[in-house]
Parts: sequence; C-alpha cells; structure tokens
Amino acid sequence: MMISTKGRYALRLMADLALNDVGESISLKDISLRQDISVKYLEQIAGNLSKAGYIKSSRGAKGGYRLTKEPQKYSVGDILRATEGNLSPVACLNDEENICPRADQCLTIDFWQGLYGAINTYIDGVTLADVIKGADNSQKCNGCK
Amino acid sequence: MMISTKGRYALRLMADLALNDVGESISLKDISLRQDISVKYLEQIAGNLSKAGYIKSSRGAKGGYRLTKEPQKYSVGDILRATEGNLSPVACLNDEENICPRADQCLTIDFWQGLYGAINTYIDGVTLADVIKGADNSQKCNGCK
DNA sequence: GTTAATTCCTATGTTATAGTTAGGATATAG
DNA sequence: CTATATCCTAACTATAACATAGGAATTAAC
Repeated sequence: MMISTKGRYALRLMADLALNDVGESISLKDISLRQDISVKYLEQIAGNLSKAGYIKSSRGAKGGYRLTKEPQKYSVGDILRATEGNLSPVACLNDEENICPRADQCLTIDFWQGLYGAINTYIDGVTLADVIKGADNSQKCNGCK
Repeated sequence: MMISTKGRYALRLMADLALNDVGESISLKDISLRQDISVKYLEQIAGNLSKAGYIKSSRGAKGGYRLTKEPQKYSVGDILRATEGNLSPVACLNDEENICPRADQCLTIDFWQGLYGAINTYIDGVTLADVIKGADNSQKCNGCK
C-alpha cells in the first residue's frame, strides 16, 4: 500500500483541526475521540506535522494544536509528504538513495517517473479546504482505519 | 511502496519478451540473465501473467514463454494488476473487503478515490509498446531492483 | 527410452516495514 | 500543586515483501 495509516490519519487530523476550529487549541484527546485514533499515535503524527510547520502546538493544560494557515493553503500532497516522506510508487525513484545502479539503462524508469508525476499532480491539486468541503457534523469519520 | 518488486519485475519480464521476440519461446533462464532476476522468482511472476492470459508457455526442453498479443495491446495497468492485485493507494478502497465500516461518513474517501482514479488513468494509458519504444540492445535494465 | 532443459506448484525462510503501545520528561492553566 | 497537555523516543507485534528451495510434470533431442 502506497499510503500508510500515518498519512491517512494525518489527513484526518488536519481535517479535524480545520472543521473544529473555533479559535482555540484543540487537544489530541478530542481528536482521538472524534476520529477513533489513539492519542499516542496521534502524538507522533502531530509531531511530524508540527516539525513541518503545518500546525502549531500549545503545551500544558488547555493546550493542543491549531492550523498555521487557512485550509485552502494546504495541499494534501504537502500533508502526506510530511508524514509519509517520499511518495514514490517504486523504490528506485527514491531521491535520497537511488539504489538502482543502472537507471540510465532502465527500460521502465520513464514509466515510473510518469506515474510519480501523475500522483504528485493529483495530490498537489487538492487542498485541505477541498477535503472538508461539504462536511457537516455527522461526517466525521470515526471508524475508517 | 505501492508497487512491489513483483510488479516491477513483471513489467521488465514483459518488456523483455516484447523486445526479444523472434518468433520462438523465450526461456526464463534467458530473461534471468538479461534482467538479473532469479529464475525461481521469475517463475512465480510468469505464473501470474500466464494465469491472466498475457503470456503463453511451452513446457519442456526448448520451452519458454511468448506474449499472446502485440505489445501495443497491453496496458501497463493490466500487467501490474495481474501481479500486484489491487493497486489502490489505501487499504480502505480495496474492492474485495472494504474494511472501513463508515466509508459513507468518511471525509477523506473522496480524495482517495480520486487518487486511485488518477493512478489508473495513467497506468492504463501507457502500453507495453510505449515502454519498449526507443530501446536498443544496450537498454536492458540489469541492475534495477 | 534416457537425458537435459524447462515449466509448474507450493512450501519455507528471512528481512523489513507498518502499526501501535508504552514510559517518562517537560510545560502550563487554574 | 495538580491535572492536563505536548514532547521524545524506545520497544513490541503482526504482516507483507522478497526471495530461495524442492521436487513433480512435460517435452525436444539424441
């Protein structure tokens, strides 16, 4: 599977923050109850998103997280990359350590690069605002793991 | 990773059959030497492709495999699905056993379905003929795992 | 017919990753 | 002070990826 639970939960976390934004920090406990994801797991995911600058934390009692910008300014691609790292569909396109010693001779690499491009084009073209559009209070996904 | 070695090797196997087609069966041993993939692993992959009807085997000495149709009649999507099964980027879109009990309430499912669509559109739009286009004898990928 | 080469079938092992839980340190509102 | 949070990172478990292995069945060539 290309996108692990971490990436999917990150998107739900961000959507939850966007939907429930009333001007104060939202705790992971609240998100946990709404989204049915353990606080401990959410902590790790929030850590990634925070390090990327996409959410801002307040520590201590009454603490929690908020978005750092408006929902329409996040692409889903950014959110997923913050938690999943590289979204390459195949190992041999990994930027960091391209382990394929013969990429220049490979018949199939152009195809994979094209697929990678198609994926990025799609995910970068959808914003967090698009994701939460049309959501009402009953549309908070609690069971989708 | 979305596409495992099996799917990538399947595409290279098919490309090898297409490139080296001179009217007789090609053994996995030959493909193994050109592509640097073990015969034993190729056997499993060829089994999948054969069951899908994409290649035809001849058993015994001088046996091997051939394509069952011209390269431009295979989409890469078909080849990948034959070995990888479902190419859904997320678990909750798996057709067979959609384990998400609240898909109808899920905020993010539309996004994932859109991504799935973008992936399928791309991979179904490229043929095996496209993949081998421009290949000469030096362009057989031997090291790309 | 015997041999060598090949596909066919499926079991087994090994390694890596996903998915999660856990513990305790640090910070802050009340 | 206490309760409630985030923060940091280690550890565990289950699953899947990635192969290797063994032997049966089939066939061309001699």
